[in-house]
Parts: sequence; C-alpha cells; structure tokens
Amino acid sequence: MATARKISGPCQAWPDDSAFIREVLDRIGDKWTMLTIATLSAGPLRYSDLQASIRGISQRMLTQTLKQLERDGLITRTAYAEVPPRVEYALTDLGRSLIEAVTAMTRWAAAHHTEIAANREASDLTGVGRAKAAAEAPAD
Amino acid sequence: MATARKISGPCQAWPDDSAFIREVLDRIGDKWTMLTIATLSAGPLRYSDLQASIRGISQRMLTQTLKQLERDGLITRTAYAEVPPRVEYALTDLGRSLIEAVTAMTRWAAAHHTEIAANREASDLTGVGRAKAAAEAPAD
DNA sequence: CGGAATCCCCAAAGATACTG
DNA sequence: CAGTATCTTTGGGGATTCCG
Repeated sequence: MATARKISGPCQAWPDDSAFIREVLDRIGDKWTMLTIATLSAGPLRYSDLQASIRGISQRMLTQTLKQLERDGLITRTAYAEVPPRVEYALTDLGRSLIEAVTAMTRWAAAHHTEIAANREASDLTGVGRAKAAAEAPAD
Repeated sequence: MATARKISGPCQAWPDDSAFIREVLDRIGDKWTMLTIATLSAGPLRYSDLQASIRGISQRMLTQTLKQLERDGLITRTAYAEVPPRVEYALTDLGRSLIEAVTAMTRWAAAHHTEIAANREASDLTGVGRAKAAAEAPAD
C-alpha cells in the first residue's frame, strides 16, 4: 500500500511485498538464529548444551535468540522444576519446517566455503589494481 | 572435547566444524546479501536496477554487498565503457548454486510470516505476566 | 550513471557479575 | 544450572557529497 511504485525493471521475480521477507529474513537470517535452529534440529537440548554446541555464542545472544525463537513459535521452552534447574528447548512444528531451508544454507556453506575462500584470494590478487577492498594487506 | 553428542535426531548435517559455517553464514546470512542474490537470481541487473528492486538499501550497503559478493565469486561485475556509464551484475555459477538455498529461505518466509506474526501476538498476550519483551507499544 | 569517501549515530553484540 | 541486568565497545549502516 502507500507507495504504489511502478518498477518497470526487467525481470522482477520480486513482488513488491519483499517487505515481510526482509522482516523474516532479518530475524531468522541472523547467524545465531540459524545455528540455533540447526543445532536444535537434531533434537531437544538444554541451555548449557546449546551454549556448548554453538560454542562461540554468549549467554546474552543465546538467551536473546532463544526468547525470540520462542516468541515466534519456532521453539518451545520447557522448564523442569527440579532441584538442579533444567530447561529444555525444542523445535516446534513450525520450527521444524525451517530446518530444510537452514540446512540448505549450511550444506551450501559446507560445500562451497573452500571455493569462496579461493575466490577471495584470487580476487585479492587480481583486482589489486585499485582494490581498496584489499584490507588484507599481507604486510609488506 | 565434550562434544561427543550422540544425535539421534532426524536430519543432522552437523560436523563439529560449525566454525566455517559461521563464517559463511555471517557473510551470506546478511539480509542485504540474501536479497541481492534473490534479486539477481532473476537475471543480470545494473546498479540502479538493483537499487530500485531492493529499494530500501542504501548505495553504501548495495556497493558494499556487491563488492563482497564479487570478491567471493558469487557475482560478476561487467562495466561497459559507454558514454552513459553502465555496469551489470550477474550471478556466477557459484552464485547460482546459492539460489536454491536462498529461495528456500524466502519461500519459507513467505509461507510462514503470517503464522509467525500470530505467534508473536499470542506470545505477547500469554506471557505478559512479566514480559519485558513487550516493547511493541503500538503507539495508538 | 556508478561508485568512492566522509560523517555520524545508534543499536547490537561481548564480557562480567549477580540472582533465583 | 539457568537466566538477567549493566557497562562498554564496536562497527553496521544511513545520509550526504564529490569524483570518474
């Protein structure tokens, strides 16, 4: 609504509604979110397990990510009122539906990260002419 | 170390080396990167077209994203030395291999964004008890 | 037109310490 | 063990300007 912009561009496979896609993408596109989903895709885990599995994530981000996912209905949080506090997080049905998309990303990452790294180096050497992108400055 | 988790879950595509996955994910997981890839998946576009299609992106981010993608070998940049400067960006073969993963994400987003929004609201109402997450203030 | 350089701001991410 | 509150830092990212 509002802005009825006429994009006379060539091939636009993108409806004007790319808005909500940005929204969702901005939310689940987050690296920690993806990693969390991926980690939980194997099965329910508790807080510490998640922190250990994703290792590199801070409690802040973990908690934040989990809460966000819970709000969105992607995961469930089950707290057992035991003496040693225990909370388990598990994917909901909705969350599971995301697995394929996330794994598609991670599988791609796993399959092409080497290629990417190679391209980076090549680019670094080839386009040095005026590349200021060469922040890599190999010293010298 | 203690990561000898026995995952008996359904789809586990998870090597312990989630490190490089984080790397790649952090790069393509960027919202603008995904949208750019998605936009280019329809075919080659020039700078202005991209800016118009993704609209909402600033030249800074667009340029930055394009450069990054070019460095990684996901897209190619072809500059035509014409009077009216013209530069076209197109996905490489590697870039195209990402399309399926990206579209998987966007399709999911398109299919479940409503559900997510609903869950958000429900969550907002249900857990109001002490929810500090309720920063939604719809501002009348 | 395409993009590089600069300024500036705010929000996000990390670390730490504390509590239930 | 699980989670929260606080402080600080960093840089992402928007707007503007100028150059090729």
